[in-house]
Amino acid sequence: MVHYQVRLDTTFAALSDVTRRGVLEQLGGSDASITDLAQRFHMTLTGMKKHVSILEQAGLVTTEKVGRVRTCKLGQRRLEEEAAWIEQHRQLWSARFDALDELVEHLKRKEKADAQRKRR
Amino acid sequence: MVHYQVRLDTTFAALSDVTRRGVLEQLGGSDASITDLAQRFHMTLTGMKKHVSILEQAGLVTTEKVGRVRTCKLGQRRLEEEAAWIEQHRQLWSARFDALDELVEHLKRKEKADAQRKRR
DNA sequence: TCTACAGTGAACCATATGGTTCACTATCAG
DNA sequence: CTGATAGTGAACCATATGGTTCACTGTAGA
Repeated sequence: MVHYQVRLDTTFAALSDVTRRGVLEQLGGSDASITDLAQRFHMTLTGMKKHVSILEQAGLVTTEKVGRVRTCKLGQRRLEEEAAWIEQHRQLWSARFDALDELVEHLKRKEKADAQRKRR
Repeated sequence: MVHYQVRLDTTFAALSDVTRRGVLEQLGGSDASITDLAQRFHMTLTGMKKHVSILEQAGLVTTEKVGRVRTCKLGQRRLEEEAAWIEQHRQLWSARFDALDELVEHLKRKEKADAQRKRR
């Protein structure tokens, strides 16, 4: 899938900002308005609105405006794809490093054997 | 930790580019030179060098130059922190949505009961 | 030694990002 | 109706990003 890659792009990009990760943590505790978030992160309303839009774009947050206040909550996307990507690569990493470990172990054993052979 | 946040910043930023994720997958298969990678991703040497530097900066890749060729391999960092962050928030997500599910279930039951009461 | 090759660094470019201010709309409370 | 409040959008700004070209260094091979 092509879109899959675009999705990872936008999500990881969304997560690469401290403020936005902070907003997610905040929303994990309770829903909040733009004003709430703007205050908590010492930022203008406009600035926070942008961050929220980016999170919304990435599907990590959903918002609903009732009256004049827009309430933000955690979105439906639960980072499955991202977790999957990272997990997959952690396994790759591990596999490669395990192979390296084995090689090292093998060399150690060989070295030991050689040393013993030499001693005889 | 303050540095912890900076680290997440740089790692997620590193992962937010298709090319760089591609390089990681590539290196998961086998080590490669800058030239190899540049060719595979249709890019100039200079361009690829930049990507590799970013990945190296994030600790996801290590490189060693022997002779005139610089060989790139997967780095020591295995995305533990990032996986942890995501997992933590997936749990948060889940907790909140589970609570929502329960609420919905509760309302459903209540509705059903009300309907029955009315029918009598 | 001569030539080709791998990488590097500086300069440059277009576009994206993270933030602001300012002017505006819409809603709430009295 | 009026004033304060919440959000929005356009314009602007500085800096970062992803890429290029070009000139350069260092190494490998014939």
